[in-house]
Amino acid sequence: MDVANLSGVSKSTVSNVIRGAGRVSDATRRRVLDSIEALGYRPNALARDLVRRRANTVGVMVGDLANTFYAGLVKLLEVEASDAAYTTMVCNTDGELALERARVETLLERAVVGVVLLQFSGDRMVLDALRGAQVPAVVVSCHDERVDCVAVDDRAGMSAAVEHLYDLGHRAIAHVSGHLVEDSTRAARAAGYEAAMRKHGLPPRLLSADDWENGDPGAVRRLHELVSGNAGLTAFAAGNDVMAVRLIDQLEAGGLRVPEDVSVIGFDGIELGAHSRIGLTTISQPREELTTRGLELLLDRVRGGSVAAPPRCVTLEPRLIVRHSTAAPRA
Amino acid sequence: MDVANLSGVSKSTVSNVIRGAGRVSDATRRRVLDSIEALGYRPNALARDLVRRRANTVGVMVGDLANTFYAGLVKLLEVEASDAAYTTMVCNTDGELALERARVETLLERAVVGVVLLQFSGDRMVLDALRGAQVPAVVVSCHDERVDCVAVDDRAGMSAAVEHLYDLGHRAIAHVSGHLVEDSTRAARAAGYEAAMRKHGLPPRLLSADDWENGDPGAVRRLHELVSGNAGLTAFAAGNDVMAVRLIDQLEAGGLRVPEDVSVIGFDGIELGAHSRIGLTTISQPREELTTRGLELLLDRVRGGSVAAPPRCVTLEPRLIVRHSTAAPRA
DNA sequence: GTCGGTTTGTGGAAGGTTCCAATTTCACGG
DNA sequence: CCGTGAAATTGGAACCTTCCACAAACCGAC
Repeated sequence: MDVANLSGVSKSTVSNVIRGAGRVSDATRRRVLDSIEALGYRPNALARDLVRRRANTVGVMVGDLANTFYAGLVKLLEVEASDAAYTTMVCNTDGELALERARVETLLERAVVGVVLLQFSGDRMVLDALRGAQVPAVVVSCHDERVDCVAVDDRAGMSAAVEHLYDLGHRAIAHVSGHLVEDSTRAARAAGYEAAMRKHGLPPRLLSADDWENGDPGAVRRLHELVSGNAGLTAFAAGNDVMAVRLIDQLEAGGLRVPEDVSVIGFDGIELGAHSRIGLTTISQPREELTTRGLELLLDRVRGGSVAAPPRCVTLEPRLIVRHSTAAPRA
Repeated sequence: MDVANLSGVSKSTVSNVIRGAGRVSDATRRRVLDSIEALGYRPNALARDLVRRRANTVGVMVGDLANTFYAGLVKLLEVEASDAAYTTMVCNTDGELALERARVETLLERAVVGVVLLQFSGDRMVLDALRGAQVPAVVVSCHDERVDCVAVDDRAGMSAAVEHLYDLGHRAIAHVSGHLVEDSTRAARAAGYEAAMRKHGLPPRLLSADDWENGDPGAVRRLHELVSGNAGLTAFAAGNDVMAVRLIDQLEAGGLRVPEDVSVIGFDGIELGAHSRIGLTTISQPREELTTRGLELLLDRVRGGSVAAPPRCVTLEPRLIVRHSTAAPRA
């Protein structure tokens, strides 16, 4: 080590100075610091991590980083993690199981201290790999009893969405979900929808957004027929805001008006939903709390080394925000 | 190494099998593979990277990951990088110089092979650090003659935006920029705006979006007065789509209609702009080409080791997309 | 001076790979 | 059988830290 030579001390002392550990006299410290400066020396994190057998990195797996809700979460995670002196490794899985597994392997090879799972598929192999490597994980914004998780009560949230529509007078309400990312959130929301519908003795109707989002004109036509045809749908409870916003686009492109002809409610509370042109009624999730608590749970285990302790789940309350994409159905 | 013992070979052979390098007989290979499987062995990337003196990671620095345009770029980069067998380390700088410098240091300590700079401030120290460490960098979606870069011609793009407004009949056109992230893009767009205004002998008028975006009611009032008062502004050329969309929100919240009372044009071409409710006229950037070419330039240097070769700049053509946020001014 | 005790500094093993030169094994022609 | 060259395998140094037990230096007090 050149720094050691230049300042005439051993590499151990240099290490002590850099780590701020051990006792080093002020004179020596300054000398070493000067040499570091003069040589433009930069510590090698790879070597440090190798001997420590863990990188100061937390992995973040996300289904679709282009979904603004998750991009927001990732940003918060990155910022909060680096406040806690961890770097972040972001992996996009595109909702594909194979990719998810592969990426977790990559993260594990890189010896991350922990992994945040966003839009987690719930795959057992992923969880097993993590557990096997003694790497703690936290699922954020999905529920999963097998690991730490912090999420909104998706089921209740979606039920509340349906109740909101019901209260407005809607009876023919469809649920719209996509299949790009199949996480537990998706299922929970669908379940919340079905439960609420059943409670009121209404027939559930599940639609897939993929049909029309791929720009298939036939699908778009079918969508419109659901509203103007016999089905007589008067409201849609979308699985998330991004889908809701696109749905409004599709509906209006076909001449239907929201909320005059048909109501749409979303889920997540993306910023854009508040735009006056959109005015999306939605079930909003507390983003910052989600990430803060999530990272808290994760780092707790990282520091305590208590990987094996039973999972703790934090459930947050989603909040109905009524804007102007929902209204009473036409008489 | 346990795998070596179990399969009765040396660790070198195990290494050869894993790397797919050197010549290994089929029988041995199978034996080693079986042991790996049986032991659930996972190679240690830290050790590998240490001896190779480089991690198979590309760093990505972004000013604001919550800006959907950049989130989209980051996603594309992540996907393309991992197709090329690189992992990605994403750093959010919040447009703060100190953070930018600190993060570049972090990336360098982790021995990334290269860095993609999104919304780069242009800071000399960052560039010097990179060069000093022999780590290639590419600036994407900003121009910078000191490094490889691929970007749209922001200046020309913004001039085209002004021309579009001018052709519609607008004369009192303001440019709106934010200050959260001060990259070269921001300056180039402002310059393009000013050049176009000057060309037509019109007085430039520069506004900062920060004023009203912070929810300062006074600022919002002043914004409205610019339109309805003496200034008589009839159009805004926003520095980017996100600002444009928010601007529309602010204007309409105050009772002005877009485009009837005032026109707004954006820049970037975010997906949302295409929404029928928004219909943002904009100067669109080819996102995928930006990232693909950018990564190409970067990996080219990584593989060739030609860090010192003169910088190459790729300039792409932005494209005017006319939707319905711009129209002729009221007579 | 010498002796404890504290503070400061050090030597070297360990961490898990890669990579290369060197060695062993193998197959085959003579 | 031997010799030969190619193919397969191996040993060990190197990568750059951390960390710990230990050594040295220093400081009063006796």
